Amino acid sequence: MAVKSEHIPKATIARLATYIQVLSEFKREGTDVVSSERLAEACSVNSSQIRKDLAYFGEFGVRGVGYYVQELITSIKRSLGIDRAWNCALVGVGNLGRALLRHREFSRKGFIIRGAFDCDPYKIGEVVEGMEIVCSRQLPAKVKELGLEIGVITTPPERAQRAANYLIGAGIKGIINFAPARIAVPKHIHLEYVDFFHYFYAAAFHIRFDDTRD
Amino acid sequence: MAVKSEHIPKATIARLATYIQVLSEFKREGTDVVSSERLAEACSVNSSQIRKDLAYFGEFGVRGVGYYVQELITSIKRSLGIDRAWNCALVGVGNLGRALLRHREFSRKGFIIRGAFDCDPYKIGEVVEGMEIVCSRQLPAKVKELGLEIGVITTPPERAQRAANYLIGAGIKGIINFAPARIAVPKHIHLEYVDFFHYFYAAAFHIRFDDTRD
DNA sequence: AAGAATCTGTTCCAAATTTCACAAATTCCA
DNA sequence: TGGAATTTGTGAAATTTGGAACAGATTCTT
Repeated sequence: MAVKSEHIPKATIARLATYIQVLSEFKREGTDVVSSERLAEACSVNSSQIRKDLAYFGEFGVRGVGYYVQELITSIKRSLGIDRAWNCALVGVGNLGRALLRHREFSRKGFIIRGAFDCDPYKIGEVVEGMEIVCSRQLPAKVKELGLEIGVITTPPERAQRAANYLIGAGIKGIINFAPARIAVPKHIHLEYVDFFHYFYAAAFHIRFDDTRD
Repeated sequence: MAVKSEHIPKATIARLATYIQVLSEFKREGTDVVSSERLAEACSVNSSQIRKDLAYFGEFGVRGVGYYVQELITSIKRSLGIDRAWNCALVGVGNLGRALLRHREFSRKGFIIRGAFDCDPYKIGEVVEGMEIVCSRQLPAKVKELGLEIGVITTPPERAQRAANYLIGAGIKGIINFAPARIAVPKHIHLEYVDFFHYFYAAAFHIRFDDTRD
């Protein structure tokens, strides 16, 4: 599935994820066809926003009818590149790492954590959720052996850069960094920062702002 | 701390959180003063972006000098409203809920989970991380008693709306929804959705995109 | 079968956001 | 002390994003 346009806004990608979520709900409820208007309402966005977001990737609707729910889900998934499984490496098996390893939703959504790595000798060899923790030095071998493409960093902040270096050296294509630290990567590596405190900060700011106003 | 401007972009709030993170790193390294240029580089943004983001809230720098690191951290925290503690209620003590309850970083960052709620009779009374799980029906009483302001939803998706209703009825001011479901709230309630699969989708999309190009 | 009704895809315009560029303020150094 | 070197804060330009409006395609109705 090719994209029609050169650059696609980050915000569009984020919304597509929301559309999938809501469309899946529609599907469960037994709705077969949905208009951009109805989908827009459920997603709290403008309906032309939806049509425009989809237009980046192709024409998925039928004029006068709307979008076939299942078909649209499939199209969006293909557009995002999540119509197949992605093999992931998790580096740093602390509290957060363990929580992610236990989180069943990952494999359900097609992100399969196939390797758990740590450089702590006390952790190496331990089995978490049926997966043996392996020394980070084995990353190059394992990345090749298992076809790992996405690296997930869940180390303490001070070890995030080293984890990234291991992953990059091992030939990973993208990194999702849960550690609260900025890291440097070559520009051909796709990097995403995950920090849910951002959401708490935003909430605090807006609530506080409400208070200030009156 | 009053804001100088009416509306502040969501993206600015997100970046301020990043600035704090990087500034804290500078502080640990012993750097006392930093220029917008240097901070910008560490955050991978434009330096006037930083100056403009800060200008929404006030004048924190010294011309010809830069910003005093500690002072700027304090100013940003005050601007965001995180210069004080926020009492939180967590609803839904499943895998994710337990992981968050165990996550020490919350109280370190000033978001203190003071109540854990669930409507499963088997869970009620259980103690997690020193906190007793309480029936969701007790939310109104507990919100008043403990001064809870932010609700954190970590239920399965089908119970997210009910959790939200309980929280809203109990007088909470903001909701952070970790459940993969859209929820409806009155507009005076601030609502944030957290879904880290968004980041995985974005990574998948960009990696796949790279592949497509050559 | 033709006209009304519906709903997408897209163009055009407005609003918001980012970046540039420079005046104003401060420090450094001779 | 005065002029060079910095570096912020900000107005204006450039870019990006979002929304309104409408032509084009499809279905419904009589």
